[in-house]
Amino acid sequence: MPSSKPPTGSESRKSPDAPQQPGKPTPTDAPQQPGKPTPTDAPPPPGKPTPPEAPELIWLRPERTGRGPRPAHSRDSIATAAIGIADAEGLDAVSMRRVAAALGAGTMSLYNYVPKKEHLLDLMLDAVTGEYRLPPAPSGDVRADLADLAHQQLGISRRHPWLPALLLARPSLGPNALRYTDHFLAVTAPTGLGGGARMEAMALFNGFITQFAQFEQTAAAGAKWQAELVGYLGQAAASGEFPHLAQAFATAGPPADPDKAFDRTLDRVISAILTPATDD
Amino acid sequence: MPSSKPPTGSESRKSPDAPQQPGKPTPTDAPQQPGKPTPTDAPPPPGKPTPPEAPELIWLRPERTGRGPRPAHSRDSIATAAIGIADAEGLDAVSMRRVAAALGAGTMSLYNYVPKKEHLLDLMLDAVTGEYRLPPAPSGDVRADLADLAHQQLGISRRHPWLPALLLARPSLGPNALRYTDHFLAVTAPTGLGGGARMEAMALFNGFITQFAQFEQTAAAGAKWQAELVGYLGQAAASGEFPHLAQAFATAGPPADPDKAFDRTLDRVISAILTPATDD
DNA sequence: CCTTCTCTAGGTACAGCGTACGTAGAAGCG
DNA sequence: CGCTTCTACGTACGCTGTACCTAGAGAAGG
Repeated sequence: MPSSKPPTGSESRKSPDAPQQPGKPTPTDAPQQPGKPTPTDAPPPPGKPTPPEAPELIWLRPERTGRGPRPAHSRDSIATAAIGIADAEGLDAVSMRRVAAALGAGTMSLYNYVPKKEHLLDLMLDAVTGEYRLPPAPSGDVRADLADLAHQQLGISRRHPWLPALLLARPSLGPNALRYTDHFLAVTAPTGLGGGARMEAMALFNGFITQFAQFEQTAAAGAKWQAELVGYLGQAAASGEFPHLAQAFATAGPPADPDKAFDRTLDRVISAILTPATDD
Repeated sequence: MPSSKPPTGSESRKSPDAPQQPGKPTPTDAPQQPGKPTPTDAPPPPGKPTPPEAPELIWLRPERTGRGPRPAHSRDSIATAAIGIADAEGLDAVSMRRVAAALGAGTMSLYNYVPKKEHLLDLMLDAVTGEYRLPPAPSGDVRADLADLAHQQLGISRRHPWLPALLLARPSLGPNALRYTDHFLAVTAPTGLGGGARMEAMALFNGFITQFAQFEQTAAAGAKWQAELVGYLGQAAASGEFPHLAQAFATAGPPADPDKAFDRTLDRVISAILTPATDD
């Protein structure tokens, strides 16, 4: 569920040290030593006992280094535990202590797997992104394929109410997100848009869906809040200070079916994506 | 600047006093856009005392009740202090203690003005929303008016880097947001769309801009992170597992000017809004 | 085999957070 | 003048993320 654009603006420059994982790559990336296309790293000084700085991106850290006792937990099981807590009690209930306890581990042991809490959230994000059922190849009907993706995302977001908030807070780029991205690019290949444009389209597409789901969640969260809101808006409308708001209120029909509203706007978004660029 | 959702660093939703949300299995019930969902409660008529339960919405609480000693601070000064801290040191630096200290007040005194920290954030949100320069009436050129609003929002978001995260975290509906909403409705009146449809359009419009600004912020936040990301993506592309991603990478030109990218997608969004409904 | 070194598990501790609660006094209303 | 209601503020509690430390498990090198 990546909500990112290609990196814009400032380009990468010096990186004092970007330690390359010495042995096995993570199970999700290919057994491959970066030959030429990685401009980001300096060669690790040979013979140095410990690389002083680990990568910030958790996906660049190997899950297992092969030395010492074997870990009692896996990234998968950790993510599953955290997701269970979040599903049941909300994102706020996901604390390091809580997750560690759910795993039957000491609090600080968790830090052997997850250097910061942020990374725990990354694991959760990528785990649920794995819930997509991606067809092996695009069907040929771009609109249908996109609508399917959208409905899957909405479904996942409803299953995990904490998801939208997390997606909006930080870009996710785990292995499953890469898989999703690749599929999206495949689906939109027939549009004739370039790679960068399709990445932007993906950001727009996912952003809309995520925000819709997020709004659903906040609306569902508090009945009292909602009731007060209606009163407040009505009061504002009645004040005469906001004539167009008042008129929109008066014009508004019965509360629309959220699914209908979703499909309606989704249609607009897909159209916006499929429209050939005005200038590129 | 109404839009929808948790803060970076330590984000959250769900409050302790409302531990009841749709459990885990069926959170599918979902209301929708500010229409008219549940008439549970009415706005307090003027003159009604509020001893038993204060409204959750801070805008429904009177700033001053006229009794007792006069407050030493105003909502405005509090919001200004908090915004100053957030601008200088980020949203995480905005704590009740910190804001109170900036005001020269005791920590707990702040709670006389702001019943919960959430409400402090509401005050901040509405204060910056007041930075819009709204013309007295639409110009008649819908596209131009919308583009102006979009660029103003982008400018405000760049001035206050914490804004997008907050905007995405919670809907804001303070007085300034109402003013903005009314203006947006006025601008889009010539489209012939109904009130509800224009509200949806506003959500889409603001959502896109907010997410764009948010992405800019996260990208600008960490150079190291960005460098690692490029390396990671390149590695993924080179792995052969993500052919379309690799191809998009190969096709991608130089990093695009963010302003250009913004205008390009904004154009698409505006077109999506202005397109008459396909079916309704 | 033993040694050595790296890794893991876990405990303790700290600074900071939001905020419940209680007390003291100021200011408007009768 | 009370009476009531408000403001100001200190103390304290439970919680957070996580820095740092101690043991001990187990593979690698001799």
